[in-house]
Amino acid sequence: MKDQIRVRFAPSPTGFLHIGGARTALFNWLFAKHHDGVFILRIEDTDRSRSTDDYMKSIIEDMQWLGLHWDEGPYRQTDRFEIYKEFAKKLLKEEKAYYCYCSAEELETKRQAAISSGLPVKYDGKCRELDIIPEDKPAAIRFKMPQEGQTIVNDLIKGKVIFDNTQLEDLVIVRSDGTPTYNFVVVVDDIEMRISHIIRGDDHLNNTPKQIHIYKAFNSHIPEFAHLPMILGHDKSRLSKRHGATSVHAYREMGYLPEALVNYLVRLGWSYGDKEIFSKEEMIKLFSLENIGKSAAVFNPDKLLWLNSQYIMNTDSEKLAELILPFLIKDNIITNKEEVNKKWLAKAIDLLKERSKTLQEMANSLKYFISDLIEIDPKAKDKFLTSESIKFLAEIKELLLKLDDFSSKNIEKIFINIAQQNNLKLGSLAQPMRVAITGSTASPGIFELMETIGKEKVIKRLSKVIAIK
RNA sequence: GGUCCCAUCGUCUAGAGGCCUAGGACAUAGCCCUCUCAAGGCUAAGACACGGGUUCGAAUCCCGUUGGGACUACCA
Repeated sequence: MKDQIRVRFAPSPTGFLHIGGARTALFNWLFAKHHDGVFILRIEDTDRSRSTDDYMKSIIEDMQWLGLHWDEGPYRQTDRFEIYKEFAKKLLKEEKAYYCYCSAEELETKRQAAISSGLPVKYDGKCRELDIIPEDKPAAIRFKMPQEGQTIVNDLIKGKVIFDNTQLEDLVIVRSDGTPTYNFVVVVDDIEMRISHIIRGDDHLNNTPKQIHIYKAFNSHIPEFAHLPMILGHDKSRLSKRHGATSVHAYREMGYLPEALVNYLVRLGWSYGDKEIFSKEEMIKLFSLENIGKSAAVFNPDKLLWLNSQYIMNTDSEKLAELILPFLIKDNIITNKEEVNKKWLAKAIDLLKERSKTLQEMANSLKYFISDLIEIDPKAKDKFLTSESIKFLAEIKELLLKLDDFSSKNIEKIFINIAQQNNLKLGSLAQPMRVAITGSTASPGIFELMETIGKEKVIKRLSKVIAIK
């Protein structure tokens, strides 16, 4: 029987869940699901000065929002310091690691000297074979890297990558304050958690040979590696805040659906022929590491926006009605969830979902369905609310008042009749009406819109416009 | 600087030596549909970074150049 697939996503809680991190999480999740494996969430918070509980909570929340549910964890590295201590002790005992008494200043001076003379920047191994141990000096623990030979990484995405061991330096595994460092704890945790495949960003490719030697020092089985290409900003530099919104959280707030974001992310670096839209089930079924490209991808917000509009169009209006509520409340269109009838809201959303690219945009349009405070765009008013058109609006209003069945069909009949009687195009009646009841020149079809907004509100808004003149 | 990775339309990508006159998607432009805005349909424009090999034949294999990126911490 094949060994079970066990993968992990290991974010550090020093910020919101990043787009790049979300994709790494997604690929791990897909790989686990595809192989009936286990997906583990591990919080890498060994940098205590930069990690916060709030960020940890937000990352967990965003993972759940994306639907990337983990089977184990979340583990926190700060809960596991005793384990790391044991592992470090073992290394010390076997002389695979040693105490280093060099001070930060000393190290920094040497580094600067190396840089200015164009030499490779690397720890010189001063404390490796120390005869006299300095007293009362804080000591870090360094790992003894081999200084000859090569280390080969057979990466599942990048292929065979060869590193010269002369490039490797004796890295610090435990700081002088006793806390362990990244390259050490990842390995310990991946050993302890029996991780079979490490799928992570290719910014870690250079760390891999170092980590392989730590595995070897523990005589541990070395997992498979798969290094994902990076996600870049429009200028091809590493995606960061200055490229605009880069956190999952931000997209959530802007009214993106998690399914759309996940779909966008899966196509960044991965593809399946010409297919663009994937349900979660399809992704799981179709996903494989072999179809991941090697080159970095530029993040394209336009395509994400398009996908979001596609997902909005194809989501049930009842479900959208549920999702839109927080936006309506946030924008003071309603004050609580009970204020608006869900059935009616879904009907309004039926008209809006083909023309809204985000939930936020939809909420903006919903304003003229719900609120009685219609702000009329001055330009639209000048163009369409002329004394001539208002005369017709008044005429239509009278006919509408007599309508018992305020249906789009009946409303349309009224418009067509008046247009014919006056030899007008439908547009010359529809546009003024649109401006009168929505305040703008763009909206869903006017008849359906009027039906949905309802007789009472329509008459009220019409009267107001007619009264201005 | 050193080490490593990468290179097809503006962007995401298809392409595993002949199916390539290089396909799809987003964005862009035009047309159709139409009460506006969308949606939808049709069409257009748009790429194998460059130079050498290998081969009867190369976007695909090899080498070099150039360009981009990552790492180079007692950050992760």
